[in-house]
Amino acid sequence: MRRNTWQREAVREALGNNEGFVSAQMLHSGLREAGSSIGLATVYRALADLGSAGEADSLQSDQGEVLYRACTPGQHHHHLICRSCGLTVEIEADAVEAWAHQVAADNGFTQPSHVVDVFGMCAKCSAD
Amino acid sequence: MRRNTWQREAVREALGNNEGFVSAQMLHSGLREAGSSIGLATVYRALADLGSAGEADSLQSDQGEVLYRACTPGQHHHHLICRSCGLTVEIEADAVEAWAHQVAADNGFTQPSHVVDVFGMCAKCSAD
DNA sequence: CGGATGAATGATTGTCGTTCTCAGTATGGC
DNA sequence: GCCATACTGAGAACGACAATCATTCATCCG
Repeated sequence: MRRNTWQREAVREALGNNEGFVSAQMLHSGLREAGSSIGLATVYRALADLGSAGEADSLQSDQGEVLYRACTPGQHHHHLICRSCGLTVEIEADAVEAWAHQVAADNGFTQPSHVVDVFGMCAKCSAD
Repeated sequence: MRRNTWQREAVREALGNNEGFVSAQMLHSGLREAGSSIGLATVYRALADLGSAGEADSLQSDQGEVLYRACTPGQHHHHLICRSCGLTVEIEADAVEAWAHQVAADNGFTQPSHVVDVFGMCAKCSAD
């Protein structure tokens, strides 16, 4: 039986308030500074749940830590991410989807999935 | 001054003998079982060197560990990877390169880079 | 060749992100 | 309200990787 706890809701809300990808630890310390007594393990659990429920996207940073971001559920999309500030734009890529399927099929691969993310410096960070 | 040691060569060779992506730890235990006395730290250092020299590609597994694979140096390419056995095919994707640059430019992003990898089940593993 | 030099090695320790443990808490059904 | 039990949270454990540092040995140079 799935229960509704204020902790889960707090994580969901904190994630939604964020423009870009954030780490579990950043979310946790943010919530703590806001006066919450939420535990780190709970943040990890909530994020994993949100991820598997399709309510959050995740990716791994260069340093190997997992970053999360709220996303529009049920819709497949990719991301354009600022290396400097983390600003993220959701992008559609039907052409890339088709290409990935084609490449997989051409090489005899089935059940294709793909990882497609574009990194760069956003307009604001480029100006600095 | 860069030195040539048998350890570095052993890592390079072990990497070349492998069809797919392998972790530093897998390489290390494989070399150890083959009778080498190479240290784990040295394997990590050698792999990092090969990576920055463009002689090896790396990617992060779902579990967060970094996997390495020998590649044709100096050529930008992506990978089609079997989720089951790790078999890897290098793929070219000029169209995707162009698309990534276009998407970045459309959103005001500069210095674009991208992560594009396709996962699936290879023909052999699909048959099992 | 042979000694000097300092880059490379490797056993160990440290770091850091994440997961696990387990006793205590509090949610939802009754 | 009461109970079963899913959830929580502090801390320990874990795993991948980086750093440390005494030792080793490639390379240089006479």
